[in-house]
Amino acid sequence: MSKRERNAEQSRLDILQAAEAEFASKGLYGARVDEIAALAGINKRMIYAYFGSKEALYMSVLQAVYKRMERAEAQLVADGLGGRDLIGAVIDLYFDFLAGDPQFVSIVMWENLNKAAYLKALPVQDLERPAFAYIRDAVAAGKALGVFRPELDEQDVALSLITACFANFSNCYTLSHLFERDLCCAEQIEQRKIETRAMLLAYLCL
Amino acid sequence: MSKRERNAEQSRLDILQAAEAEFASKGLYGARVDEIAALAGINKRMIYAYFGSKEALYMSVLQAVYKRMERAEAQLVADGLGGRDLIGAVIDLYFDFLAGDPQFVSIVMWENLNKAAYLKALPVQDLERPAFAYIRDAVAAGKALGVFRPELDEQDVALSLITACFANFSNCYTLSHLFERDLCCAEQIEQRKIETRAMLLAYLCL
Amino acid sequence: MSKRERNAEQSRLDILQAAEAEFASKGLYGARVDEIAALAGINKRMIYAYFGSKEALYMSVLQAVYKRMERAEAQLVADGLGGRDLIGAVIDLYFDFLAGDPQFVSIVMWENLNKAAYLKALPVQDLERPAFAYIRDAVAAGKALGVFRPELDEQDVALSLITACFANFSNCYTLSHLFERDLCCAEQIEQRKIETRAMLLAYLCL
Amino acid sequence: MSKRERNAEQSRLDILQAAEAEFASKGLYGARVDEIAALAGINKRMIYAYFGSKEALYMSVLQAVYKRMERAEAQLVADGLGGRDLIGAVIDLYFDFLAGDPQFVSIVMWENLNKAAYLKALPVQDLERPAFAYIRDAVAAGKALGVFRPELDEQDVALSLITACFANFSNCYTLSHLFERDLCCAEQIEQRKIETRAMLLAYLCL
DNA sequence: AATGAATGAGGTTTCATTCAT
DNA sequence: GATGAATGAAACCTCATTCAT
Repeated sequence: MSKRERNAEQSRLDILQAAEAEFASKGLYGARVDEIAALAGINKRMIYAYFGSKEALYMSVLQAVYKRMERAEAQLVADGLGGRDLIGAVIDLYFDFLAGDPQFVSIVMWENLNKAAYLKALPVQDLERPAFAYIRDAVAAGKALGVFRPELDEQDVALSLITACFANFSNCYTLSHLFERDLCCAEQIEQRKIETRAMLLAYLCL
Repeated sequence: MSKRERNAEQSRLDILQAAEAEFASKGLYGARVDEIAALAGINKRMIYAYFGSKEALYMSVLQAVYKRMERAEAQLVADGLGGRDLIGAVIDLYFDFLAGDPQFVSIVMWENLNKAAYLKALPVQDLERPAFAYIRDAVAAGKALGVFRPELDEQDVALSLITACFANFSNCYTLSHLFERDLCCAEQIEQRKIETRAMLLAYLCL
Repeated sequence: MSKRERNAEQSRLDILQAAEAEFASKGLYGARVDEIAALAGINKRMIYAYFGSKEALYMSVLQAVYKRMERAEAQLVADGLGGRDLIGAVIDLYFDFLAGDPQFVSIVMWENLNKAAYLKALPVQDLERPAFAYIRDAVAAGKALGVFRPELDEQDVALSLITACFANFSNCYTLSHLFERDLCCAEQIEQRKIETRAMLLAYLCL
Repeated sequence: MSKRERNAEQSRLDILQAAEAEFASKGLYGARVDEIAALAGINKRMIYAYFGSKEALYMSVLQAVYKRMERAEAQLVADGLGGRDLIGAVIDLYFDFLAGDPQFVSIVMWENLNKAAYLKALPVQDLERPAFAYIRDAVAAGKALGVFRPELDEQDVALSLITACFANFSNCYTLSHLFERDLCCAEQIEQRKIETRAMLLAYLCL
């Protein structure tokens, strides 16, 4: 192969990107270092120079992937919504984010299958999930305003919301087969978003 | 190793059981045939004699795992419930089944990461999911009785129900870390069951 | 599988026949004991009961195969020919035998690739090749009669004769490819027989 | 093992050479990749890096082996002989080549036992056998000059020549045993060469 | 910084052979 | 005599990682 430009930063990014694709589709065990190097168009040796090991590279990918979710959630702040609107916005955000970033979904699943072992090893400040705080605030505000049911627990709501969104993406392949219908396509996802919003609001509101 | 009893049926079952544990925790790629043989207390060669290959063994496990879900769902028939009660019973069933069978959860997740490639290759008659039909009937009956909202689509309801249950188990490790709290323990699961039942019924009922 | 008739002699023969086919097509290393058992329609264990080991079975096959050649050559005695006629008859015999018994050809080739190691280990009385003696006598007689060239050495003639016949069968596959023409078919073999007879007699006769 | 020189070309050649020896003596099935690696003094992994698989390595060996024959035959061109002299030269060439290259003989035999399956898969331009053309020309020229018998078919002659030479080498082990005499030694080969030349010319000439 | 060659441990699979019935 | 289950050694091949340039 012809020589690469000497550009450490670009090389690092190329490796990360290739690794994310490989880890998302095959997991930590199934991913091949050779494949990542080939995908990145880089010499395999560089992966070790930059990241040290396959596991360390996986952790860098994990961090980058959660960072994207964090950045998406950060937009909620800017919008300045509250109550029903914020809840609706969070659902839209999650559906749109997960639909647009299937590698996030895959890697979170791998990580759950690993019992979150690598996530736990990440430095903690790298994992802020601002939406959690916003959801809690929104529920508290909704209850204060008499819009939401007063007996709601904020954390329960956050969990209901996240889980109700996530499984639509994480399980779409097996469910598509069992329902004999493509549940991964854009129209179905849109339909699921509408239903999920209705379900969550029915659950929250008086 | 000491000699094994000569019992083909038992050997087959031992292999299947060991393989399920290994596949559930490490996936198809991560699982090691040597490890499965050791776990089953059997000579590795027998795995090939009985199942042909690691992939074929994985498919047998997949089938056995879904069979358990099928058998669990079959109990709904016996109960003869309808409307709200049936929906509540389905949620209880799913929570209890998933809580009691974490290997089912893991293997379904691996299979989704495989884009259901092996599930699709299974003979179709081996995958009846009777609950789907019961959910549909229950929704139709509830609508006819004026208990459920008339605009509900039966399949949407089934999907909402399944996804709302499943992600509580599939994602409990990463969520536990992010929420800094153990969400996989029995009490939390019980709490999630209650909330999920409330959410679903709020969504379904007039 | 249903139980076999209890018939030791028949079982032995079935095994020998299956083994010969397997060894002829794949050689000692390539042949599989399982395959031989399946071909013979017999339990693998019987091969060990009757023959002791794969190598011993191969030697039994080797012996059986050379026995066929011996029996074919024995017919020359009965015919009572001499001189030119005997030489012609030997060539016909070899061509017809080799054409009709490709497994003999293959096994002799495997054995040469083994540097005749197993042949050497066979008990010597099992390998009479009467034709050699007849060829020698025929050459001596032909010389005495003034039909054959007097300087001929009997053993040279025997070797010329055997080699000139054999390679037409042993090498027909590679030669067919290199000559871009099927040299293994009956017509070609017949043509080679005619040419070989002409060549040998041109060489022998004054 | 001590570290090897970093020299890809040399490593490739070492592997090829070791593989040829191993394949010649044991065939494709009997040859062991570990043995080849040990013989080549190289890490087994490199065999797969350079050749991809045992079968592919065998094909490379096959090609290299036939290349040697091709190069030997190419010398005939340079000599510029014709008629009887060319035929004599071809016989000498074949005897000398086959005597000096027993691995060629073995590998051609293995390949015949494979029914030339791998030879057929080789790219066709890698298998020029110039001697065939020269033999044909020599026969035609000899007939035109009235030295050779006019009814001769060029291809028949080429086949008679090749087969008459080859079997002296391919079958020397079994024949040595049956004739109770070492037919593989240099003197015997020389004697066979003389006889074969005499036989071929007796057959060709008026 | 970047490369291609090289390595050793370990992966799945296959095989001849033996045991228990 | 006949069977099917069981075994351990070894086969081919792959992988993450390191070395020399």
